[in-house]
Order: sequence, then C-alpha cells, then structure tokens
Amino acid sequence: MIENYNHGEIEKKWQNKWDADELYRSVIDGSKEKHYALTMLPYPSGDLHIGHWYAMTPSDARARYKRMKGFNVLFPIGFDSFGLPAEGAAIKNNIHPKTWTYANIARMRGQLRSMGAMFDWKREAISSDESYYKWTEWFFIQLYKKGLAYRKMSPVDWCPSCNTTLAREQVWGDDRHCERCDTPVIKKELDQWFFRTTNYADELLNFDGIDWPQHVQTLQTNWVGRSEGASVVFKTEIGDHDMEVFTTRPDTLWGATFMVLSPEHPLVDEISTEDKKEEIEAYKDEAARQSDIERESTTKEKTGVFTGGYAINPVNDERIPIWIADYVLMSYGTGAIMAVPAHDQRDFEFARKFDLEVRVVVQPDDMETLDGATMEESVPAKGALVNSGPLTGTPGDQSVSAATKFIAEKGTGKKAINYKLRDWLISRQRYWGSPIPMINCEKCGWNPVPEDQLPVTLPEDVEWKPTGESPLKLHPTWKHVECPACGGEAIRETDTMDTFMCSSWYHLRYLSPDFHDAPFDPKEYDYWMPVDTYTGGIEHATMHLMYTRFFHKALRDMGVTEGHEPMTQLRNQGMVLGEDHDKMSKSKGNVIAPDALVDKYGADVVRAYLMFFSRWDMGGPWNSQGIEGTVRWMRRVWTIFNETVGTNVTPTCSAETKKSLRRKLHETLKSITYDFENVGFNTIISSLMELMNEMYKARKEGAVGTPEWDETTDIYLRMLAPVAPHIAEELWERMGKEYSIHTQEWPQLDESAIVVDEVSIGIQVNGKVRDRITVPADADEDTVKAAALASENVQKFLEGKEPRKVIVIKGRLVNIVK
RNA sequence: GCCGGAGUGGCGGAACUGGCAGACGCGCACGACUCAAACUCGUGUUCCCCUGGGAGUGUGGGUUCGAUUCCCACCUUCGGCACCA
Repeated sequence: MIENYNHGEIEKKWQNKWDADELYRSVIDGSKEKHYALTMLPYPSGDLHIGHWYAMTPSDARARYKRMKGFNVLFPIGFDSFGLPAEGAAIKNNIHPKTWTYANIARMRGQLRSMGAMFDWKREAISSDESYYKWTEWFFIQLYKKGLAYRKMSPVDWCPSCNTTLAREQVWGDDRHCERCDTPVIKKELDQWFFRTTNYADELLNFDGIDWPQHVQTLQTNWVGRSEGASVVFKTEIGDHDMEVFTTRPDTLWGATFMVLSPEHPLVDEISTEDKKEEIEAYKDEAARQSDIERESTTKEKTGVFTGGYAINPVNDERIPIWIADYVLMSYGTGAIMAVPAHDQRDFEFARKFDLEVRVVVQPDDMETLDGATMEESVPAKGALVNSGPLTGTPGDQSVSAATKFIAEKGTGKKAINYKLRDWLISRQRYWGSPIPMINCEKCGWNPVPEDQLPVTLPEDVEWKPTGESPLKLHPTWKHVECPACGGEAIRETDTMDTFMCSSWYHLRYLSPDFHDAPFDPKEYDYWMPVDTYTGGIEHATMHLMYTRFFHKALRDMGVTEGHEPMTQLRNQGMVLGEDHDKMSKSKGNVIAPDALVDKYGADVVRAYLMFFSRWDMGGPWNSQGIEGTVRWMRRVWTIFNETVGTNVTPTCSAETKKSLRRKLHETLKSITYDFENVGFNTIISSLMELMNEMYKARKEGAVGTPEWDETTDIYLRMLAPVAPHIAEELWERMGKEYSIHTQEWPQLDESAIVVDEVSIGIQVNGKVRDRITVPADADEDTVKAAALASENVQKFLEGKEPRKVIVIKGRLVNIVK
C-alpha cells in the first residue's frame, strides 16, 4: 500500500531545504551562458491573486528549464510598492501607507514562496525603499540635466477620484476613464513635469532585433501614431501672424477653401474681427465647458464660427476665410488646419453645413468626373490633380511629392512628420511615491537637489485631509529648503513621480539591490543584461512597456545603459477568467483564491493546471472540475513511481514494448523541449500525461526492471521538474538519485529512438481516407503505391477505373485521384 | 469608421512547412473492484442514418490531388484606436 501524496508536508520540506541550500542563488559565472528571465513585478495589494500565479509559475517553469539546459539563470522578484492603494488604505483605515505596504509585502512574500518558484530572494528590490528611490530620483536628475525632463503649463488629465494628474497613456477607453479606478477624467490647466518621450518617437517604432509579439508592436506603433506629410505656412491678412498647418495631403492644397483654428488657438484673438468677437467668445466658452468626450464624439454634428479673418493660400494667393471649430484639436499638429472639403470628410461636413465652397482638385482614374457642387461625400482617394495650377495633370502616385517639392521651392512649406505620442506627464499630486528632487527658488528658478543630498525622503509625520490633497503640500516644514544655487529660501517640489517611473528600471535594480555607489553594479549589468525573456500582461503594452523602452534609450544616450532595447524577448500571458467566463471581481463573487487551492491540491497541481487549461497567451475560464484531471495525473505519477521504485521484479515484456516505450519517451522529450523553447505550456502538460498513460501500459506489459524503464523514469522526472518542482524532487530522492533534480541537466534526445521501421498510413481516394496500410518506413514510392492500389477497399471505390493520378507523401499518406 | 486577435465535439483545448481533424483533459456512458458508494482501474464517446456510408473546423466562394492551415467576400465576438488634419 502506497501512502497518499501529502503535498503540504512535502512541498514545505523542499521549500525549506532549497532555501537553506541557496539552491536558487544566481551569481555571475563567466563559464556559463546567462539567461535573464523576468516576470513583471507585483504591486503589494495584500493578497496574491490567481493572476499572479498565472503570470509567474509558467515563467518559473521556463526559467527552470533554461537552467537545466545549462544556462546561468537569473529569475528575480520584487515589489512595485509605491502607489495609490496605500494612500487609500491610509485614509480609510488610518494606517500609514508605509506600514500598510510593508505588512502586505511580508504577507505576499510568504504567498510567493508557496509557489515553489526559483526566485533569488537575495536580489529582491522594493521600489519604496529609500535605497531604491534614491536612484529613481537620481535618474530624474539625469534626465533633467540631459534636457529630457521639463516643466510646462498645459491642460492635463485629472482623475477626480485619485486626486492626481495622469499621463495620456493612463486614460483609457471611449469615456476617457482612469486606468486605475475607472473614473472619467477631467481637464485641468496645470504646471507639471514631463519627460520627452516624443524625442524617441521614431526609435520606439523600430522593433528590429527584438522578439516581441506582433500585437504589442502594433499597439505601440498605433500609439506613437506617426504620419508623414507637410507643414505649410499660410500668411494672414493681419501681417505678422502667420498660420502654420500640418497636412498629410499637400497634393490637395489647391482645394483648400477655408481654414480652421482650434478654439484654444492663440491666433484666434488676433485674427477675429470686432464684429465677430462676441460670437467667437461664446463659442470658445462653450468648447471649454464641454467634456472631451462630448467634444471628441465623431457622431456630433459639426459646429464652428467664422472669425472674420482671412488667410492667403500660398500656392495660388487666393483669399480664404478662417473659422474656428472644435473638431480641430489644439493637442495635435499645430492646432490649425487647411480645410479641403472635396477630399476630407470632416471638412466636407463642415462646408456643407456652413455653405462653403467644395472644390475638386483630385480626380481618381476609376471614378466619374467629380463635381464639388453636387457630390454627397468627400473623395479621400489619391488621383491625378485637376484645377491645381502648374501641378494640374500630375498623376496620383506622384502628387504628394510634387506638391511638397512645389511649396518647398516657394519657401512656404516643407516635408513634416507628426506623432500622436505625447510627452510623458510624470507629476502626481500624491504622497506615496518617489519625490521629484527639484527645488524652486524665486530668484534662481528650478534647480535639482544636489546629488550628494539624495534621497529626498518622504516625511513620516503626515496627515490626510478628506479633501484628498497631498499631505506633502500640507506638511508644515518639509517643503521649505535652502536654494541649492543661492542659499536663499526656496520651496521643494511637493509632487511625486508616476510609479511607472519606478518600474521603468526595476530590472536594473535586481542586478544589485544593495549596491550603494550607483543604481546598479556595472559588473552585474555587463553579465546579465539585457533581459532575455520578459513575461507579463498585455495591458501594459502602451504604458510600462513603452516607458521602459524610452527609459532604456534615454539612459543609453547618457552612457548609463548599453544596447537599444532592455528586453530581447517578450511574451504575454492572457487572463484567468472566473468559472462563469467573466472577468474575476469581488462583486461578481467569482474570484479564485490561490491560497485555498494550494491548501487543497498543493502548489505543483496548481502550477500544472494553470499551464494546462488553456493557451497561455489567451487565458480562459477557470474550471474547478477541470483541475481534477491534473490531480489525477499527479496522483498517477506519484503512484507509479512509488510502486515501482526499488522493486526487484523480472521484466516480462516483449522487445516491441520496450522499444515503443523508449520511442514514446524520446518523442515526448523532443516535443516538450520544443514547447519550452516556444512558450507552449499546455502541450507540455498533455505530452507528460500521454507519456504517463504509456508508462502504465508498459508496466502492465511487464516493462518494469528493464533499462528502458529506468531510462524512462529518470527522464520523466527531469521533464517534470520545471513544472512540478516539489514532487519531482521528492520522487528523485526516493529513487536514490543525487540531490537536487533542479541542478541536473536537461535530458539528451536520442533521435534514433524515434525512428520507426514501419508506419501506418492512410490511403485516400479523392481526398477521403478509405483504408490504412502498414508499410516499411523507408519504402519507396512505387512500393507504397502498389500496396495502396492492392487494397480491396480502394479498388471498391475506384469502381474499376484507372486512377488518374496517385500522390504519395512519404510516411504520411497516399491520395488516389479517380 | 480604422487596426489587430479569435471562431474546431456537451466543455477547455490539440493539429509542425498545405498531408490521416478532434491529441490531452473535463463531462458523460458502460464494465471491473465494492454489501453499497466514493476512489481507482479498463473500454467507449464529433454528428446523422447504421451493412456500409454521408456530413463536418463561423458563413459563402476560390486555389489545390489534398485546406482548420493559403486567397477573396461576409457574419459573430473580444481587444485597441478614433473629428489625429
């Protein structure tokens, strides 16, 4: 009688031993090739979620596989521990954010350990530690010195629930809501700190040399939103005030029949005539009052007001009216456009509403002759130019370049590129974040805190007002400092940094979390960087994953980092849904708690089921009945090993059984190796299940005690080890093998074991399988053909006719075409 | 509206470069064990008539000896973007 598998006891036993032996300590070893495997660091919200397990345990399995493959693997963990929930808890429960955060970290460390992951805890980094955020501040200063951090007054997105500004990337969806709390944001005009991400717009579009999912590349590419065109200067009738516009269609310049300024455009007040002032002011007020959602709604009917002013079209010196309308956004391009109603649908709708001229200047070949007076919609397609002065007749494929050349020669415009990407707004009006190390003096302006005074630490004696205002601002003494330039009285910046700043470089802090002279030890950097495989959720595609790329490139330009990209390979996992196929949430009551699962089934089963139940990049619904299959498999593994280890039985099986067991073993090894390399976890588990089923059959046939059996059990445990590290280690020990299984080599594939002498192939008649024959694997085409045609069933379907054609795919099938 | 992913049994999902669709698991059915049940073990399980066939990977077309895989059009669904000039 074999004892039951006591997962609680066995998992604890090995976790303690691995810890004591520092089995997962990763240190530089020049004799080995390195592999930096990184999983996105968690926020210490209090409890580990099944999503954390889903993200981390398959990543851990792959890191373990890489280690067995001979790599020196670094798989670190830490906490992204600044952020708003800590302040929420402070206000709600009257507990200091620091106390709350560090208590959560302590709790989550324990939960993370229960995964049995190969985390090197000596490299743990916590972004709210002074030793960490000292360097976050230091990086800010370097960016500032390099001209990549700057302060400006501008309309920014404000989350009224979080009481802070947000970066453009952190405002989501149609209703423009806060990425964190889903509250719709509002606009505020504020003086804030920005990073010049736009300096790197073009470089962020380049994914050469990195293996990132196409989907992420697309999201980032759309986010950067590069468009090529031309900037054109229109003179106005009021002298010094030129109007610059960006257009992607310089070929339509002759069709510009009016101009439109955004209501916020500074030129509006200059250009508008006295008699229009009142109307203009009213429109501006209305536009300001409207929310962005209303204003940017594409379904809304066009509105606008004539300013009374005129511009001169530089290509034909025509006098055209200047309007203001809220469909032109101040935040894109120059906040002003030339309107070509015949070839732009928005301009067309506006022109029809206000009865402005629609002039056709492009005539696509495949369309009837267009007529501006009667057309019912714009024609944005390219085509030969008409009514376009000297450029009339230019074919569509040359029209843009010809027009660009024309205005460049006239000195009134040039080729230009525009991006949707904005600079990264990093000021947050919150307490629990890394202070922005800047000081403002009335005389000297803004200056960085001298680097030898870093870190600027957060004061602990703070109070939260129900207004939600930052306690740093309200603190009586903290912000009053000496000006680093003149020594006079000055004020500290009381805003803190976006926490995405902390996570933009955590992979560097892991390298040497105790290093005091710099953010990281260059020796560690040289050995470990870049990250070889980065895993995490897709939701960060246009946030963290863009910020960290920007950060790396900016540091590269300062000589701090090397190479163009921080992470070579990226793989995203999907999301575990509730059993009802819905997103898990407390309110729906469909949350799966990993701690309870670990208690019930053990970490190994939870790990394996998470890998098994769906494709990792897709995720899917949890199924509490489905996990039972994984439990059964694990139990079968436990049973067969315990029942056969050390037994002295005489094998009774046939040579064919031994051979096919060995074939199955090496087939499995081959496919599992392939799957680990390609991050295909679900088929790793099913292959292990198949081989286990085969082992049960082989045992029944008397294979135990053969060298083939011994080889199979040895390799089986090695393949199991990355997936189910505890049970594999326990069985490895029971087999009397050398500790630890996790320092063993990945098994060697024997291709010759996979070679088969005979294959069973299907015979098709007209693409339908009608019979099967067994032929020698190396049989030549004619032999196979003859054997196929000899089949009775095939003859029946041929109905006495001669086959027109016979296709033989060696070792696979024969298709006879009637 | 634009961009991208997905659509395969009752369910989760396999299927390499165009080559035997449904691996593996859940569920279900039957059998063995048991006084009985659970566990475990074994067998079966795409659907429809059943001798043997016929149909079948969202729908309709196409290419091909052969299509879940490639091409075209469409439907559903999930993400992202959206008056971006």
